[in-house]
Amino acid sequence: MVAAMVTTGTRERLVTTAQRLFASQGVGPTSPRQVLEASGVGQGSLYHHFPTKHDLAVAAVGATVEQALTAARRDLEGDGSGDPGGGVEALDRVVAYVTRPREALAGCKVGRLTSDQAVMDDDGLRDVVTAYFVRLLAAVTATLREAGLPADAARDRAHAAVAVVQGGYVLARATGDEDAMRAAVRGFVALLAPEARR
Amino acid sequence: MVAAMVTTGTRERLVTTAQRLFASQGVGPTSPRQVLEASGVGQGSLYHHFPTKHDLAVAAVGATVEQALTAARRDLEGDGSGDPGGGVEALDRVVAYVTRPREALAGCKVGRLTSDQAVMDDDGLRDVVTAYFVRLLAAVTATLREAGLPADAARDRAHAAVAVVQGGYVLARATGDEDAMRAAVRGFVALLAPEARR
DNA sequence: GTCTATATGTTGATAGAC
DNA sequence: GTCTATCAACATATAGAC
Repeated sequence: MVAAMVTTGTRERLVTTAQRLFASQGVGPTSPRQVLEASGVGQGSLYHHFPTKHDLAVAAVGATVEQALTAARRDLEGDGSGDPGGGVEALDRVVAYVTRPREALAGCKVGRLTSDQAVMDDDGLRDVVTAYFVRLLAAVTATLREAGLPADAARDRAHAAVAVVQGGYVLARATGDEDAMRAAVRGFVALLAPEARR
Repeated sequence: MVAAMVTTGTRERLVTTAQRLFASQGVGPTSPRQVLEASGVGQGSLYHHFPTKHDLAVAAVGATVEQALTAARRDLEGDGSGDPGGGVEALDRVVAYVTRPREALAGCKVGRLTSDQAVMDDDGLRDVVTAYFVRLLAAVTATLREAGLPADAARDRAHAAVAVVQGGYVLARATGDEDAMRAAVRGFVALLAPEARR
């Protein structure tokens, strides 16, 4: 337990470098060679820590998913006062989630992977992506239930909220205009919470 | 003009085969070799009609975009009666567009290309994708204006509508559940047109 | 744990005969 | 217009010394 954290420097550099390259160009188009060159480690070193590209991808995509989920939960769980109504209203927390500033032109680090054949053809990687969206949808649905919506409506609107964000990324990248995402989110929020206090 | 249509058999087979392969696995991961083998033509034949992969991709993606835009306009332009209010109400045509049955698990043939590095790194291909979404958003915006919305609201809600469809594809692929798209669309339509006649 | 050298397949494209 | 043969570069590793 004590010694377990000592020798992870190279491994962590490989993972964070892979996360960055995967985010900018996808998993399929990123070669192990690119990762090791950008990390400044040798070939044998990469293959020592990650025998296959799959192993490296699971580590990097897993880390990215955890970070994204943590950020979403920060928005959705409010101030953690544990006092119902004491923090930000539930509906406003969903609005906070969908309106959070995003690097729209870069695309969603996780959502983009659903179009990455190297990811979708790999059972282990696809499961990581699936788990992210299942958990994210569950968190948004729970917050909308807290806001007083019945189960079916909460589920459908949670799907719509997450879809607007994902589609906003697509529109921003397609048009080369990061305001396209903001327009999509504005259009949705105007319908979901016309009185949103912001 | 008369002779121009005679010798296009092989070329068209290459284009439709490329469209199919691009739709199922993306442009980047599809090799010219795969296209010619699936088409049943020889190597020299492909490179005679399309000197580079770029040329083939422009032809195939261009054809896919035209087909997708035609389908969207069929939904959005109503019955073509030219009689304002004589056909389907404008708002219901937008509802018809977002609710049209889609192969959610396959992903959007055009939207998926925004995550395809081979497309986004190629100026000519990216322009084709950009033009598709610009024209689609314009068509949805125009229909919402027709429904009586002011310009800003029409623009924002059009972005939201297209984003929900694109995000619906992402959710369906990510979760492996084609009902995820239907849930997103239901959630959006319930807000956009609570009284939607369907 | 890290290094250099090497292996094997695939990619996008070209050459030149028919 | 179509064919077979070939190519240089790159992808994903593997081998084995240090």
